[in-house]
Amino acid sequence: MTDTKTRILDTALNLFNRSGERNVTTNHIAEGLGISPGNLYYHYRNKAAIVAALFERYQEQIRDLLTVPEGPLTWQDKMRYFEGILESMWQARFLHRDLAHFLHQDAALRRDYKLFVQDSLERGLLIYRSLRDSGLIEASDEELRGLLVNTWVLAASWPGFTHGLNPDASGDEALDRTLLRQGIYQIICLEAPYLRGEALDHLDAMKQEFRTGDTTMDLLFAAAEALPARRA
Amino acid sequence: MTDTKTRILDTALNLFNRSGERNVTTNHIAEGLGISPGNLYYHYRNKAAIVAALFERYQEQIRDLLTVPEGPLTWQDKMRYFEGILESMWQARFLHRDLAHFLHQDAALRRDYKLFVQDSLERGLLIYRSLRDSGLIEASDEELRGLLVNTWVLAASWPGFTHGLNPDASGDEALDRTLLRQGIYQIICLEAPYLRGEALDHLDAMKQEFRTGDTTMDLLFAAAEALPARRA
DNA sequence: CGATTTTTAGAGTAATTACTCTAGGAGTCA
DNA sequence: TGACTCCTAGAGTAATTACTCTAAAAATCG
Repeated sequence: MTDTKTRILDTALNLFNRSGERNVTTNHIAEGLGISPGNLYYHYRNKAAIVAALFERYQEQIRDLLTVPEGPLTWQDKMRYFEGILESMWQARFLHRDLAHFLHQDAALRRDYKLFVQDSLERGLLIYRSLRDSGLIEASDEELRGLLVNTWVLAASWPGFTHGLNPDASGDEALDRTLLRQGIYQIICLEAPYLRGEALDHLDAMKQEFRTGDTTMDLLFAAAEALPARRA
Repeated sequence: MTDTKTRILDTALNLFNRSGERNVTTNHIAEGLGISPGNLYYHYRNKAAIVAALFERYQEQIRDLLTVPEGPLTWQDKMRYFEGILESMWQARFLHRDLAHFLHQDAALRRDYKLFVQDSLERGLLIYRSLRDSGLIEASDEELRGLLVNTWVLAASWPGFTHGLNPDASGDEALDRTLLRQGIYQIICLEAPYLRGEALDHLDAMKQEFRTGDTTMDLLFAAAEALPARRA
């Protein structure tokens, strides 16, 4: 059995993601893993400390993901970046959901977060440049910066966006995966115009792989498409 | 003097945007416009009703904005859409900030919101198609759908994203405008690859107009760019 | 084993806050 | 003027919830 301290984090993360940090009390967390509230406060001095620890964990994951390897990058590398980042952001989706509030409350977190975003975008730029050097992408530095910011914001917001439309989905692992894959599809759309070479050759296949026909997109555009169809 | 009911909404909106709905009590709102808590509850039966009313207002704004006019669209029309939508979303930024929570709490709101997003994207698609008919954009329907969803998510998330990085900005009207303009710049980046004809001719000018040199972007990439520069 | 430290339990508290209730002012219409 | 409705005040309440405190169990170590 892992130690209580990390078990608290795991339970809290699950509950936060499912119900939102605001709706999860410290008593819920304690109850959730069968310990007393007092015990919980022995390990974390307050609720904010739990959030901060989860934030730390998340930051490390992203940082690790965004390291640039030595040699030239392949289009498979690129896909791995997307999947990894969106996956991490998905796992910590409660964070982005209530990020504004956390930053509002905690000055230290605010500073850390700013540095974190800066660092991440910096690393992202290096990766994109490396992809450009490999001939997989064609874009000016300015275009890369714009693309990068959009990718970041999209990835960070996607969990919240889909969860808003499918609020009952949480807990349904299968549907969760589907929505996540749809997010990767949207990121692919984002950079599709800049792809070249092998990356371009595989674009259609990648789109195919990550577009999930029967969920978000169809759901979103159901009204628009269904009406003319029914008329026929 | 406008009636109390709308003054409550205006005050609540301001406070919500500045501090987040979670941190604004009904007493704060009452105090904010110099009425008693009892009076506030005479006009709105609870806090959620205030949020719902603000949501209603916001929905109407967006719906009005996203109507497709008769004739062919110009690239100026397109810019007006962007500015209008981002402006509306900016004004109601507290909504998107805490959207997940509101949807979690209120089933009716959940249903309304889903329909609202569907309707908005449907309207957006019609607009994009109209722009394509005018020869200002070249893209398949599938590409348009992907672009549209990305635009929507970006516009909805941008206020929260920038506010997270500049939490002290709220209230500073000038900085607010700057961040908002930067959001429009990001949206321009999003669709830049699909522009044709006149829209393409004006792309650089538009980028120039909305890129604000000394804030977000530079801030975000300061670390990446400044280091090599200093070394020289 | 005995001593000391770490971990746990769980009852309890203080503060916050959404909301209620009663009573009174202010307009309106006969 | 009087009756009636709309609007407002503000003290008060009930419920929630983050957090505390004491004491006991469990682990560690000499």
